[in-house]
Amino acid sequence: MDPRSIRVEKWEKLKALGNDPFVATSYPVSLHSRDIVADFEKWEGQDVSLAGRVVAIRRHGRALFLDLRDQEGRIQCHFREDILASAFDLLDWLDLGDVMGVRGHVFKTRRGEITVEVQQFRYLAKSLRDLPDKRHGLRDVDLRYRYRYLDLLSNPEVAEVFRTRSAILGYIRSFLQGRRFMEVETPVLLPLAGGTEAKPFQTYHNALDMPLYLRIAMELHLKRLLVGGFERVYEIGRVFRNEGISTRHNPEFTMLELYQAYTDYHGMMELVESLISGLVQHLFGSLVITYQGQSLDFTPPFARVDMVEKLRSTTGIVWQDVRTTEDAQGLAKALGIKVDPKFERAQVMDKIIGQIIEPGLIQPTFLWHHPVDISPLAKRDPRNPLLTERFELFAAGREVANAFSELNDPLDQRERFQFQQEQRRAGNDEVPPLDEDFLFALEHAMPPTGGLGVGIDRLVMLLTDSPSIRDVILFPTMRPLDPELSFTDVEWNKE
RNA sequence: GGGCCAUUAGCUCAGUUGGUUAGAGCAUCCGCCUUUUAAGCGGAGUGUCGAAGGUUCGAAUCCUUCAUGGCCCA
Repeated sequence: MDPRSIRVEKWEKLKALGNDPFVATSYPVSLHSRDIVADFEKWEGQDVSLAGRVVAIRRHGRALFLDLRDQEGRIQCHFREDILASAFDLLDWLDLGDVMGVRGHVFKTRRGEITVEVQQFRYLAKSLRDLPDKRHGLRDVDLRYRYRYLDLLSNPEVAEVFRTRSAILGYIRSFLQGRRFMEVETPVLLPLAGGTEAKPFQTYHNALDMPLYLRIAMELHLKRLLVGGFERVYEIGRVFRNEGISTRHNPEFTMLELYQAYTDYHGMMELVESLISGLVQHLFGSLVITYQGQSLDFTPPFARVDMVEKLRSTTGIVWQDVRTTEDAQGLAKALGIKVDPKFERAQVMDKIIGQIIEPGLIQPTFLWHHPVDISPLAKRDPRNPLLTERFELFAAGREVANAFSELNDPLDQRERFQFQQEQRRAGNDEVPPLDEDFLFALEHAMPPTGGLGVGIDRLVMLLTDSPSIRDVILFPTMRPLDPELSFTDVEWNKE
């Protein structure tokens, strides 16, 4: 008989004895295992009530030990036939993985283990499946992502990563609330996906009989709110980019975007420096952390590196001298960087910077003053209108944040969009169409504003020492195992 | 999209130059055991070797294609 049938049979036995695990609707839990372990003196001899999953069983004839795992810990429970009388026989139908509620008093065994001497217990749910190996946990990465609940159950360090993720989001929200930011939600489904350059996902709305796109950024809607008079807004939300999957890319990921009126990129620099250093201090009690063997020091102020100057000192390339796409492609070739031949000048230069400069920015560093042609939404630097008031924060060679003084000149913005449209017409499908509705909003005057975007997943990777973005996303995008579930027709849900 | 690698029992993994009946630990099943804890002792069964073809007297092992995943590159 297969293991599942054996367990179903045990369930039937429990039902026949009037102890169907699945009829329980609640259990009076008085505390968690962690509370008892943290303060044994307080709880010794006390009557406690706990619930959790059975993760180990040690049978001793007319007695039995089991380990009960609850949210943040585990505790041993002891069952004796002379205490439990006929109820002890119900343990014949106990399996690893069952959920159980126990009530009894706290004591320490001869070997010093804090234990609950169970007086009463109740089955609260029966597992019909074997749990992963109790020593090694679930190792197969494919299975870990597909059956994340098993990963969480059997690999405690995985659960810890997601607790840290939650703590990070909690800290960010409270930090921003402290600075009088207001949390808002803007649409995910849009007739036009803009605010950055990326291929969007397309879907279809039946009642409106029109295609809709999933957002690739929140920027253009949040700025509309600045026109509407909200001075400090932020959104933490999912964005979607129809691109490849890698250790640093998941098709859906979480961004923080915030906008603050009457400040500029210097204000954003102060804010992000304070936010991230405060967060690191809060999580680790120190400003120095280790990421994949590298020591990172988040003591402010972070280093500032001028992008154009850095490019010149590292490669000898003078940005202003690179005038044509041919020039740029030639430089990329000379540097041994493979670039899509369809890329035009600014994209090629962006790629060169991404390959040559960014990986070297290990310690937290602001790379700033990006050229205007790779920054279509950023305000020009008044001292040099070919550059912008923009910065990106890097750590461990990865982009953590991107910020700028927001362009609020509606005519300049229109020109930048129109410049982008030339690339779009030339076949670059990552460039969004011109957003006339956004320009209409800007023409009603948006105050001078500083804006900041933070990739939450990459930040969580840094702060949990995770090498892959899939390690910080509970259910990363996977191909379904059942081919019936993979749709090849993008219009599958169109009536 | 390209290169390399992985896929064997419910889980974690061995499996030699192709050789007879594919193994171990945990888990499971039966028996014993009232302070154990990787509990212990005695006994038992684990299986479409990722899928489909092919080479061969003989394939988990060699070849081809496919599937899923990982790492690196684009």
